Amino acid sequence: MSGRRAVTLADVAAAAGVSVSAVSMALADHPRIGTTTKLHVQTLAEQLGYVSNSAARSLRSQRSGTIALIVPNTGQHVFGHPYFMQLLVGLSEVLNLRGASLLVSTNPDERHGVVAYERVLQSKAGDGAIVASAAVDDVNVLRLVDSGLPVVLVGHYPAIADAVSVAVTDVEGARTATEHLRNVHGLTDIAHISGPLNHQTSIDRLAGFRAAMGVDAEHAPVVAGDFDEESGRRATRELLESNPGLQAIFAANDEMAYGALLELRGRGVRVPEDIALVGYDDFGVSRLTTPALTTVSVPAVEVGRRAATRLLDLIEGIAQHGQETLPVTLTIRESCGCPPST
Amino acid sequence: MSGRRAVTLADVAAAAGVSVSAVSMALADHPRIGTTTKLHVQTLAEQLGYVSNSAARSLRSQRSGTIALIVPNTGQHVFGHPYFMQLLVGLSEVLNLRGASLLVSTNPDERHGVVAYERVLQSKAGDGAIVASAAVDDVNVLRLVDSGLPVVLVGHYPAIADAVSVAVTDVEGARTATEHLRNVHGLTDIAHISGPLNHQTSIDRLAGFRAAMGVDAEHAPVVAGDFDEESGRRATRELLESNPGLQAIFAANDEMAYGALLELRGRGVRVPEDIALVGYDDFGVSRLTTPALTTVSVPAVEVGRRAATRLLDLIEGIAQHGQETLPVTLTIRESCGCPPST
DNA sequence: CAATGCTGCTGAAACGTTAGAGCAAACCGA
DNA sequence: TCGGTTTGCTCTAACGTTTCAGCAGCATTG
Repeated sequence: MSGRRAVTLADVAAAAGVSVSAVSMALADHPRIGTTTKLHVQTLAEQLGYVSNSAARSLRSQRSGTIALIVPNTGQHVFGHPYFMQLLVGLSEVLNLRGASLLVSTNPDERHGVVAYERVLQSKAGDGAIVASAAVDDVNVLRLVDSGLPVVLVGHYPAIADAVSVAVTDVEGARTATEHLRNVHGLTDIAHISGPLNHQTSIDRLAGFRAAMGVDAEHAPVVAGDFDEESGRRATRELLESNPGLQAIFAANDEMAYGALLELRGRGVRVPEDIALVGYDDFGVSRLTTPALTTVSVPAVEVGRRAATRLLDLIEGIAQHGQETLPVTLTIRESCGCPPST
Repeated sequence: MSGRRAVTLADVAAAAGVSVSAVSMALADHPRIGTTTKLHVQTLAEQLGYVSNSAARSLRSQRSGTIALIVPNTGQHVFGHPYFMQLLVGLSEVLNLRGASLLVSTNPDERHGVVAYERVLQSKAGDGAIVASAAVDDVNVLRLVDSGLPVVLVGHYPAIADAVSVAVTDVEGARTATEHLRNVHGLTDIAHISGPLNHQTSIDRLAGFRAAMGVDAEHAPVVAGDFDEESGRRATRELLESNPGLQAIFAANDEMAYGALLELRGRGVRVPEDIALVGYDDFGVSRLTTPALTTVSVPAVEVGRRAATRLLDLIEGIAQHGQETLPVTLTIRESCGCPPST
């Protein structure tokens, strides 16, 4: 078996005693090929183990059948986040269903002034791209969208308002979470640990927090982290030192909330009795901490599904209109001060 | 900018006033092209934004520059596991470094008797493949290896002993973990929640457990789960009901350990005072549970790196010899009964 | 039975690239 | 001045596929 040359259309054609084009058309179920020949060719192709060469097919048809998932950040930073896994689950589900492949492109390496992921599209290795978690000021994203190639953005980019994007209601989610702390638990001194503020998600969650804080917003302490656990820990240290009366912390994602939890626990501060804590994302393990983390559940799998669906539709020429926003929901557990649910 | 036709070698050639082949050779830095022409062509190509068409290049060079990551299980099942993400981090790191792309193939859909991921290689969409987490009895894996195409397996497959693979010392890891419970904490009634026993990882971890249990191995209760949290919960219920004297549970991965923790907590059983708990994998959040989970740390990122490296070497014709095994380490936290580290 | 229309195939061209053979011009030592 | 080498490019073919015009042969029509 080993080392055998791949079987091509020509091989099948020779075996069937017809022309190469006849074989191609027979396999494509072309109406102008006789039923007998068609059947004969098809069984023969299967017997010989014919598989069409994807490079040749792409070259001829100007279509690769592949879409690129573009992750501008460096591998470690983004794959590490569970958010990404969920996105992948949703993406691959739809792509499998519709017979497309997934090319993962993480390399931000710039060459000849063109970032790697722009090259992916220009080289026609992918028919379109899904861009995950780029900074709002990433000029390459803007260029990619402007290039007219099929692109779907995950998250909103106000600077590219007309781009096709799929996001979640981050402002509302953050507001709801903060309001829960204020209205249900009657807390007033609430701090926010935000994500990196060049990401729209961070901006929106901060905006939601501020909206909920109303007139107190200008005094409410905000420290920026970078979505990593360690930064949550650092931010918490900072907050505790400069805000003695602090009653609650709302972190822009769960990992930073874990960091906060660890830091608070390390200092003997009880959660939620002394300080209440709320996170954001709800990927997997927020249930398992003690206390279980109250957080905002983000439907990342569904975001992935929608992004893939819209991109494939776009590629097929079905026009897509602007932004799509999926709702998030507040998931109440114990870290906010609510009683444990059975 | 939108809708512009892609610029090809011919365009650059026309602009430079030389032949297409001259342009091709100039861009490839061929020695037989004059320095002046070379420079001229290169600047011109950059100006025009030339990017070589990957389909044409693949077709001509019989090389796609892409490797496939094959995940026989269905998307949800496998992407969900953090193990997979770590693997991806390691893979993409090496691939980026060496200028290769990553094609993710999850669809196990069988068509014409050839599974989708075998088609990926036969269609030359990928130059080689990394197979992650297939069942030991998956005949397709065997066929893939037998086909002579470059394949690296993640994990060992005793049935295909001569295949190139990268795995971890699961038997030793499980034995060390179990011995810790026995020797350090003096526990005797220890149960194991195994993974699905058609996966070598599960088999090895069970073997390690049995080895550590010595003569008690035959009485030691073992319940098989499927690596999911819920199955850990179910297994724990089962174990508690039929083993009143149970002192410890060793779960074959962390997620099942979480399930065990949840179940024990729900029943008011204290961990580790009443029942000690040890997991396996150590991906991310085991630190955050209460008590923090004692577990076996698996260097999954490094496994990814090694697998990618070996596959690329294999593709370049550098022979690879059999199995490579990376060491795991026991990470002691609190759930086994050890005191919390500061 | 000539004109027309199907049916079922073949042949050629094209997709964009690369590699090797070929060929002129320049250069060299003798 | 001449064989021979070197330099710098062009030409051609090939990778495997798809598509479309073309063309027989046969059936249908008036």
